[in-house]
Amino acid sequence: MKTTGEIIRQQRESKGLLLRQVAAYLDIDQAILSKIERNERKPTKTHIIKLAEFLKLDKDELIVQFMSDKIAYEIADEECAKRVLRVAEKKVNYLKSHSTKN
Amino acid sequence: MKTTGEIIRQQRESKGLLLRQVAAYLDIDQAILSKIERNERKPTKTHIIKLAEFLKLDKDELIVQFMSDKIAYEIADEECAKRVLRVAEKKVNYLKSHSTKN
DNA sequence: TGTATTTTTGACAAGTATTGTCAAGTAAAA
DNA sequence: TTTTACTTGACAATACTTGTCAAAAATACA
Repeated sequence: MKTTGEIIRQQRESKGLLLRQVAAYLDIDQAILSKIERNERKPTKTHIIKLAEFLKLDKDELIVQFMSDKIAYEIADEECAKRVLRVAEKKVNYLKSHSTKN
Repeated sequence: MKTTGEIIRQQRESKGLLLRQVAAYLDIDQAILSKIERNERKPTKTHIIKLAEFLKLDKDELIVQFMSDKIAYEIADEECAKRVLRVAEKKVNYLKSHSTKN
């Protein structure tokens, strides 16, 4: 399983781009991007969206990677992690079907 | 579907306890507990554990409620919420099977 | 009623975590 | 070896969280 950081780094390198160049587009110091690529820091959603744009990665796919990372990290040490996910899914369904938008 | 706040409030009232009394046990201002019961503030994990103790609620069940609330809230407005949960589950499995503990 | 008790509300303070910069270090390429 | 790219860690700025407090609103009850 590839990590979010690995996906980003591979794509950046395959395009022959430097940290500096991508970081400039994100408007952050390259140190942060370096850490994101090595999974030492978590990107923000804004980072993810801009990275998808700039590196021509599928935006939804990258968001799924990023959010599932966050969630997995949150619950990984819970005994009842799987049950948490099941119940969360029910709640998401409920919220979606009762939301005012759409 | 009952919310975490509703579960807590119903149990507190069924025991004839006041906000003040439960809040004292949690060592917080009753204002916070009032807000937790109305889902206006999120409890911390410590709150949840102490609430389960004091109100004689099943601890794991309450933790599942609490964590699934957090996750559902995080991803509810995502188009790809379900996919996030699927991928998160894979990652949790991976993390669990590769963790150094156990 | 009206008085006491409980709960709710919102402004604010304190504490914590996140997000970022910077500068010096290391590694690799030319 | 000098330049260029990347990494590291200390620390600053910012934004969230968690909490207090006091006053207002709701409820209970004499």
